[in-house]
Amino acid sequence: MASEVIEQAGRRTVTAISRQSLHGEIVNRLRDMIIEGDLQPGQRIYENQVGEELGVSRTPLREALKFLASEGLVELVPSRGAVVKRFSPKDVEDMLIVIRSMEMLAARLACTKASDEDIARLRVLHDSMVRHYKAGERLEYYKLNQQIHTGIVALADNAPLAEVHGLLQSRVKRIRFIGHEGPERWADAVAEHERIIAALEARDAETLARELDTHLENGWERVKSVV
Amino acid sequence: MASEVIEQAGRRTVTAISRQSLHGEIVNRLRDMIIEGDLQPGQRIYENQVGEELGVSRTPLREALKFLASEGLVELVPSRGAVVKRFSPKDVEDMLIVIRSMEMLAARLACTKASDEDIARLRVLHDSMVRHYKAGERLEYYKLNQQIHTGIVALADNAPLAEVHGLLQSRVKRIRFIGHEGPERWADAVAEHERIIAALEARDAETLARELDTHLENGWERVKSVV
DNA sequence: ATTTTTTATACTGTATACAAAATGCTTGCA
DNA sequence: TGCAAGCATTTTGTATACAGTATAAAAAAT
Repeated sequence: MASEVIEQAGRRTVTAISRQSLHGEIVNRLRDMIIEGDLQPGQRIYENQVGEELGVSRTPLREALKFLASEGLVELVPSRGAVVKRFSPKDVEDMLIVIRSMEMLAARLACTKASDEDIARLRVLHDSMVRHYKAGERLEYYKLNQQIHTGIVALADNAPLAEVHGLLQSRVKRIRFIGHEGPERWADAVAEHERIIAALEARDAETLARELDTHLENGWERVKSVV
Repeated sequence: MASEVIEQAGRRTVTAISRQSLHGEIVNRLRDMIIEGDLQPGQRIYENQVGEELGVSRTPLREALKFLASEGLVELVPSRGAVVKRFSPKDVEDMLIVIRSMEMLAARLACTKASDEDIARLRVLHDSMVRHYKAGERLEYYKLNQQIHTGIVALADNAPLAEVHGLLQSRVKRIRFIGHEGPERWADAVAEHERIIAALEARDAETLARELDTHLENGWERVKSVV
């Protein structure tokens, strides 16, 4: 399970063994470029140009674009190709509502399905996150924060849930990435996380769900202001 | 809003105006073929063969397959092409859990967001469904049933929610389609629907969520036995 | 000066062609 | 008869070429 958490967190596939298809690689490359802002919302993706940049021909690139279109990261305009999808503030807020609901569901499921070892591994991540918080290392904190949330979802042992959660997460990730760590309530967030992990260890589903609810509600207040 | 409900229900795009791209058409064709069982789970999709059947070349077909792969309806095995994805009983149960959770969320949102006219339109669908029930017309009943559930989600006015709900719905649709209307509690289901509509009309979010919860819980018992 | 029409350019959509990989079959041998 | 190795066939993966369409710019007319 541990490896699964990690794999879920760092999206891009490790090229070590991966005999992955070319379009698969391109999908990962483009997704990262979009999330990290190399390709900005509303920007048109010229197949020749981008293909040349990546050193691939148009065919696999187009296949990758179809894949990303289904993921909702790019939009396909007939006869005008692909543009990076732009999300309205309402879109983002709607996504966050759904994400929150899904994490709450995952939390409830995790309370009955997760093994003690699984929970212990999450505790390790949490403690590590707290260390980075105290050291003031924002990027590391941010990454572990993400991993913990994704980890809770993974503990629910529900593949479709993890999938759609990851889908929406990748969309808002771009937003969070841009405005990541604004005028924050950092200490509060850490305290909330502590209560979340505690509730999970106690396998107290209702408390856990409630804590996650308020945590996520609080958490995105600053994000909304950025969008 | 009414047209949106309808559009959501009948998935395939109307070809009347649609200047849709070819791969878009193919996506819809293939999706229908998979849902309706023309292409069976585990079946391999030979690009030449299927392309010839549909009268298109491999390029747009391949693009369509990438799209469907992202939707989770087909699986892409490197160097061995596409196969129709097979779902385990656990997969299906997991999906149903998520669908249930999302419909409950949608119901709560709908109570505050839906206009009286929206709800009235749903009531019309419901009454129509009851008529078909009394007439013993199963297929019509089944379709309206689907439309009502999708309609509730549409009332939540949350595009990402509707999207992921539709995504999972299309996956289990195939299962429901195969075993559609088994050893049923048909009368019970209709009664539950009546209470659901009533709660929505009263804008009683908690009652509505609870009714949906039990309705969906009951509803899939027979489905599980088929899988 | 403004608007309209024409024309050129660039990009997308689709088909075809070629290369690499995998599968299946035949043939040879024990 | 059973098994293995090599060859043929099929199928996928990628690139390129061609056709259609939209956009932009330039020229002509009002």
